[in-house]
Amino acid sequence: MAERVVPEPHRRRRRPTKQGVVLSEQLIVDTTLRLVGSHGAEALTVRRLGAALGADPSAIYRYFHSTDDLLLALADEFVGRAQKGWRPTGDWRADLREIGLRLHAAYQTHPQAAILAAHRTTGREHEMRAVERILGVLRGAGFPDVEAVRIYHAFVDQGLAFAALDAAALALPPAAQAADLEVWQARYGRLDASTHPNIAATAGLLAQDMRRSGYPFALELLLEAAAARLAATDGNAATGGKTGGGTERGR
Amino acid sequence: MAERVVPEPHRRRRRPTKQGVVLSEQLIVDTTLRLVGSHGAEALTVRRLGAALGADPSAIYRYFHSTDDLLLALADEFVGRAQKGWRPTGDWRADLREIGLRLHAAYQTHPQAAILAAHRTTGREHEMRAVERILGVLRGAGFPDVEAVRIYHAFVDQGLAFAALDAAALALPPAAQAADLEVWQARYGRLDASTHPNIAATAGLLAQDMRRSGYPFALELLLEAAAARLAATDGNAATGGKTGGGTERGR
DNA sequence: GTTCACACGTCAATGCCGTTGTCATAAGCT
DNA sequence: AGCTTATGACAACGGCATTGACGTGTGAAC
Repeated sequence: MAERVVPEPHRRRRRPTKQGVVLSEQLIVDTTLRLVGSHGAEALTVRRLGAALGADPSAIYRYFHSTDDLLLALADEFVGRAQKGWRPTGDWRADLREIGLRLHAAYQTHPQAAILAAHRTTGREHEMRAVERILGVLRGAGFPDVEAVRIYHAFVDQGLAFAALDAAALALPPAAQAADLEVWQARYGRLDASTHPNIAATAGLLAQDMRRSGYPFALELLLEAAAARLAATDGNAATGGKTGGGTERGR
Repeated sequence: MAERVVPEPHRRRRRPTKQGVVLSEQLIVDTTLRLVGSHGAEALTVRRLGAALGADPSAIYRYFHSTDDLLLALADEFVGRAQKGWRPTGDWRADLREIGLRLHAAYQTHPQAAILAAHRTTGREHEMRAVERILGVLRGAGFPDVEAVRIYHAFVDQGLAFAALDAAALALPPAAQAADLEVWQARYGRLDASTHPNIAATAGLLAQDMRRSGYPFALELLLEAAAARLAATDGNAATGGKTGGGTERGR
């Protein structure tokens, strides 16, 4: 099998399908996102995608080597979209919070793709840009390089890890999703106080809190700890110290 | 279909399979872990599991309602293993750190299974015990209930999210695993300082730091922030305040 | 010791899935 | 106008989870 997939820039013959649709990489990507958005994560199959496109399922393999390849193409968008329109404000804590929430949110828009993509290092353009910016915010805030790198690592991995976690919850079949929530309401809510006093005392709070993502609060804790560390450092070196980063500051 | 699955404690007739194996919930769980451990996550299918057990694939449905149900059992097995031998010391911060690291470590022992299981709420025995204990540590430390629940949520989700993230990295084929690390060494290490000044300035540190899991440090930040919040609360109410939880304390 | 209900392993079938080899046809070049 | 070949369609393969029906041997009852 020579090579099934012809790279998009080299395509010349745009032959319509029986149903009159002219395929393209972009059309397939867009249709996939629409399909997943409107019919849920479980609708993402080659066969259904073919139907949604108005083409034979196998035609998709003229554009992507596999479904995983297609998934990566989708995922590549997310990091870029998360950054679109973002500008640093000069307030490092607000900036990091914004980046973290945007990144998380971008992945949540397409949970099925997010699960498979959130834990890969791409080394591609959008990712490099994000790394540069986050490091810039941290170094610009006055964190020493060693500390900036450690916090960068914790910050990014925590964001991606929660993105995958919450995406997985969203991607569950509705039945399992409901069952997961029901566990907190029904099972934990009825535990005996004599065997599980702490759960019994907080069951109501638990059931309520577990319905939301834990990420915003976890992010807040990370930022608080970072701020405390920064204050401890600056306390010795006064303010206005090293500001090696932040090249985009106030741009 | 009356009810296919008989709960483990009510089982009486232990009828061997054609190949002479006597099935049980525990045997299926153990075999699944062994199967996934030696043949990868993609080997986790009912058919292959049946073969590994020496039984017809459909026999598994006498013990678990679905593969998803089996997955929950796996998750609970990890949580149980993480807690084995754990005792609270009375130092809430050390206790939480220990629980977090144990939980993370337990999932890393079977990365392929952890990827699939880390995102689920099981509502099973070991999980309930862990929830009870963690809440006990937090409430025993003096956190008000609302705050205890929020921190519990952030703490657990952070641990599970990182468990899945790091498991995914470990589960990659060694070649891809090396390639992922190489990205930091080669690609990020050679970026131009004029376009990516912050990466260029910290490339060496980055390459070194990204080789380790970000979890221990992220956990430390979470604990630091929690401690700061506790101090702020206790500052008003002095010490020896409410100690509703911690039933296991000093046991 | 014999009987007997039924728990549980087995079989067969259903309807999905991703993927691929082959063919036919129309697009776009010469 | 003719040719090449890119690209869509078709059919088939093997694998998947799950289920209903079946029959066998277990373990309890007496």
